[in-house]
Amino acid sequence: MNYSRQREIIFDTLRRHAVHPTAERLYNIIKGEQPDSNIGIATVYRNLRRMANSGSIKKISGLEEAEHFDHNTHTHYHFLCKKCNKVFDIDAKVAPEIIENTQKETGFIIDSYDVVFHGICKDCQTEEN
Amino acid sequence: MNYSRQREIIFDTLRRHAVHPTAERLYNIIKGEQPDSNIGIATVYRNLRRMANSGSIKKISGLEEAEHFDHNTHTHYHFLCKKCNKVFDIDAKVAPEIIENTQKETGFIIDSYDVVFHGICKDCQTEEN
DNA sequence: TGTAAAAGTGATAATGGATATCAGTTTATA
DNA sequence: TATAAACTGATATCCATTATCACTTTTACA
Repeated sequence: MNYSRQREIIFDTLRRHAVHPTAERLYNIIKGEQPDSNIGIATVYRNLRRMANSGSIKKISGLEEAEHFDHNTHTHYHFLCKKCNKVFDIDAKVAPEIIENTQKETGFIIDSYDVVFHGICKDCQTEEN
Repeated sequence: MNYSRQREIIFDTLRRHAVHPTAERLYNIIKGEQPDSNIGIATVYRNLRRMANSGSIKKISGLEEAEHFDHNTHTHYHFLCKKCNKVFDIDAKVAPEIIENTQKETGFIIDSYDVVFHGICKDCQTEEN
């Protein structure tokens, strides 16, 4: 994979924004932060897909409509608050033996897995409504 | 929710097919099995969405492109084989304390969660290639 | 360095899953 | 059994994502 200025900007912007953005959201962040960089939306999609395939970032499945992306590639889970729609990281230690147990139980080879929780985050519980 | 002949057919067909079909696939199964029922694709989408919302079936997120649906609503996980593309059920006991641990750890209220494993199933491991 | 092949880009058309619309039909109730 | 509410099928539309393609940038190596 050759170097590209655009990919560097995309990766760097994803790293600096912990919001687990979609491709579209990241595109708009970049346009806001660096209007002169002139990166096309297809380039954002293209590079997010490639970085996710190569493992340098992670694609989060199962949230809502669109895919979200995460700079943090170490094993962890996600929580989607149905009130504020924010995505939170959940430590993987909540299910310490899930991989070993599943491989033992099924005999399947597991490359990766996603855990997504849906519910109401702490902040949204304390607000009225 | 009023009774409808179409919803009954959709639910029944989903129950009789353990393949975790997408809306489109289910639509085609129904057309094949009951060509005279004349159910529209929008009706299939509409009723799957509504039954998933009401809890009588489950929507499986995080597989590939399209959403898949499952008649089995008791807690269990899914495994997607990247060779044969089949979806397998995984018993929830592989992560027995995931909900309690996560609520304790975060203080979040968890309504539901999805676990999707990706890898290679047993059959595809034994075949050459 | 100079240059050609390979890789990447931006604009935009195309794709495909899902939803909205709407006139007509079916179901529930009183 | 009449009326409102719910539902349907056909299809237009939406929207996230991918494909296409002419052009630009990067890399390898002479």
